[in-house]
Amino acid sequence: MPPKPAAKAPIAKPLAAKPKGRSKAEQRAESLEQILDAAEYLFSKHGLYGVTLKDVAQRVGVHTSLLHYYYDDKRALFDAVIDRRANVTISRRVAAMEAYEAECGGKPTVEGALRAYLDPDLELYLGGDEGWGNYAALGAQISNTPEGGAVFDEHFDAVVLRLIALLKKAMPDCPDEDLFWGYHFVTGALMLTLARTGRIDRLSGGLCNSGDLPAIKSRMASFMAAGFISACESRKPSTRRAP
Amino acid sequence: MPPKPAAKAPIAKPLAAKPKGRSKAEQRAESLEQILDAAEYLFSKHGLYGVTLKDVAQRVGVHTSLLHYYYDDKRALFDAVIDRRANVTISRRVAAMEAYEAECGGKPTVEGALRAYLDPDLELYLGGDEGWGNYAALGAQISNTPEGGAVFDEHFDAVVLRLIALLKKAMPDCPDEDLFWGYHFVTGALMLTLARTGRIDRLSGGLCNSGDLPAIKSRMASFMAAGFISACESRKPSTRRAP
DNA sequence: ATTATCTATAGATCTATAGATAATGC
DNA sequence: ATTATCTATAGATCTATAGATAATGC
Repeated sequence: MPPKPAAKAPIAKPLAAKPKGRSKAEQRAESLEQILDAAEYLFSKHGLYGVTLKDVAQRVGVHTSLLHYYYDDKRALFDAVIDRRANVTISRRVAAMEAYEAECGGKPTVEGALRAYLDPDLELYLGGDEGWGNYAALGAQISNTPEGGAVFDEHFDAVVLRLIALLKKAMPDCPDEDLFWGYHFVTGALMLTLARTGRIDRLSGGLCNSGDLPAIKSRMASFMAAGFISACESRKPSTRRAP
Repeated sequence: MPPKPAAKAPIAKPLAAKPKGRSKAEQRAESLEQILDAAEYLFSKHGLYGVTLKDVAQRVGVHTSLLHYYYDDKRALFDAVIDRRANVTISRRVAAMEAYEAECGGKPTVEGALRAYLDPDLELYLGGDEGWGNYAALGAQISNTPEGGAVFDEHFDAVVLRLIALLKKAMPDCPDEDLFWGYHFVTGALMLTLARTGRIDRLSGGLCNSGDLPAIKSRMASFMAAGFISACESRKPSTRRAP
């Protein structure tokens, strides 16, 4: 491949003139943050294998070997990118679900449970912070990947199981399989949302916008709640029509 | 990265002993097919950048330069992998939607429209053909990728717009935005399904299975139809509750 | 004295091309 | 004569390491 593929090129402005007057701890923290930001951006665009350490170093404006000083190898850098923000989003969601569970007086609704799970996350990405946006897009990309599933398992299992428990409380008669499949549909939709590929923009002729998280936030929980409820009801006798 | 990352390693048995007695046309066709199969498999596991031409060549049991004989470069090979099967799935879906439109007597239902769109595709992947499975997983991976959106646009736009039109006929009062967002949710769920990452298996403790396409086929269209209908109804006056 | 950063470089790997060889086709 | 496949190799790029240099910390 003689000229580097264009898609891979968006190198960039070194983020800032090297700050000289900082303490070492500050400097370290700042370097790490810049490295993680650059890596997060690039990984979100091209994935683990589509990014080279040199790309990251160039974007930060440092030498490649500095990355090896902080991280053993590329994979460790990648994992650090994931880890950095995972706990933030997880604890926001857990907090929201706990709050909802407390306030619903033992009678959660499906939509309420889904909102507690989805909204804190969507709000995070809706804030317009570029880093969070890149993180979300990276997560979305990983989630549809064979290796990606496992990456998420360690981090997100607990939150998801909490959601499932809440949904079960809202629909005690619903078979567990249907809860899990419903969750599966929700996640798929959420991940495509976070990927913000711009496809829906082109498809709808500009009517909808990939980045319009508020539009999604206002629709998703109720859309999915209706799905859950219908799935649950169709399991009751004599409701099911032939397909 | 001294030892090649394990994930990248599943090279393989050369697919078949080189067949000697074939005509040139047959040999060409067979080589192309083997190359595309191998590339499809590997791309579906590691993505465009995670696969090297040598990996593909080794899997087929030929020399790397043969790939250059057939394809200009790696990207061309990748595109060929996508193209090979795209029209098959597209025309199946178009046919199913046309048939449904004819048989519904001008009164399509939301679920019926979704089934016409989803089922032919799910049946294709549900058949157990390894190649189709890999193709689906590759598509799923691409769909959540920045470059991926565009790859799909050229191929799938027409089918999707046809589905939207059918849905509009089923719900004439539904605002277009909601149709497009609903489609967006459906696709997200479908793509995660086709990715078959095994995440739902681990999450549900084995209760659900990533590869259990029939389970999804029986649930997805009705689940999503309920979502569409609820979204549409909540747009009518005085139905909407506060979130 | 410790830590952050850079220079230089080895070794591996990758893409792509040029040109040879071995089949089939006529 | 044409086409499929292989050998050999150039040139680029990538990861990772060793060791030098330049700051801050005490």
